[in-house]
Amino acid sequence: MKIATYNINGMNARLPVLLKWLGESKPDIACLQELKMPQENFPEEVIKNAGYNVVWRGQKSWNGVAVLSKERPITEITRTLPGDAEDEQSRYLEVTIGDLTIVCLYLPNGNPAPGPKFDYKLKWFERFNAHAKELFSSDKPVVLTGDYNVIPTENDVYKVKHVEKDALFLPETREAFQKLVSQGWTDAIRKLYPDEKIYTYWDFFRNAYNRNAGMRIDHFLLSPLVDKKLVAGGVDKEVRGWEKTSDHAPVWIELKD
DNA sequence: ATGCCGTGGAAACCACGA
Repeated sequence: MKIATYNINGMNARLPVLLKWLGESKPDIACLQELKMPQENFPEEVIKNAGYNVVWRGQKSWNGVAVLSKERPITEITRTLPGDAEDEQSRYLEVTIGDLTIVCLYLPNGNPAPGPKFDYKLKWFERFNAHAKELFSSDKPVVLTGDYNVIPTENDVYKVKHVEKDALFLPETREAFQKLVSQGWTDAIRKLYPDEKIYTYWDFFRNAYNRNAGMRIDHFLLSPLVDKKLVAGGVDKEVRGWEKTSDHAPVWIELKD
């Protein structure tokens, strides 16, 4: 079974690229972020005609997450991250597909830091870590995937100097991610490629993609029951080179049945 | 070294992304 995550940066603008990628990569499950679309505008029929069941949580202009599943039905567990009833941003979807729990997340960017946006990021992270701990304790097969907006280590960015003061790399951010992983989750891509420079995002400007000036910020964290089924994974890097593409590339893992 | 580009929404500019 192939599971993918892809920050599409706007459903309206990305629909042709999304459909082309789904047709070529054929993930069984795809988690999308940054729909940037109101709930009612989602192209449900188009996605269904492409062969996918879908659950989504939209929001006007910003954020927005979706889970797509080929054939197997999706059961929605929740569309809000527990811990703050005031938080109205669409950044979280938790579903089950078969016996597998899938969490699709779009963690706040947090820039500029310091400031209220960075505070929101760290608070969101704390809430997420608390909930992830509960999920981990369930001893079920769980996948936490999406755009974490976290550069975990110096090996996950093309040049440390350029992100030293960035909310994606500040010590508080990396510590929060490390705390999360320390609950027992496996960083799937890093496990498969222990030392390689693996990127999932490249800026639109400064010719970043062609210079391979990227960073690894989209992640798969696996509970032990999923980790033991992990057989492959990677980044569909060529998608980042397509016309009218997102600034992220899709990331995927393959689990044995 | 820098939102230099891309997107959406409102309104022909601004917010936001990482």
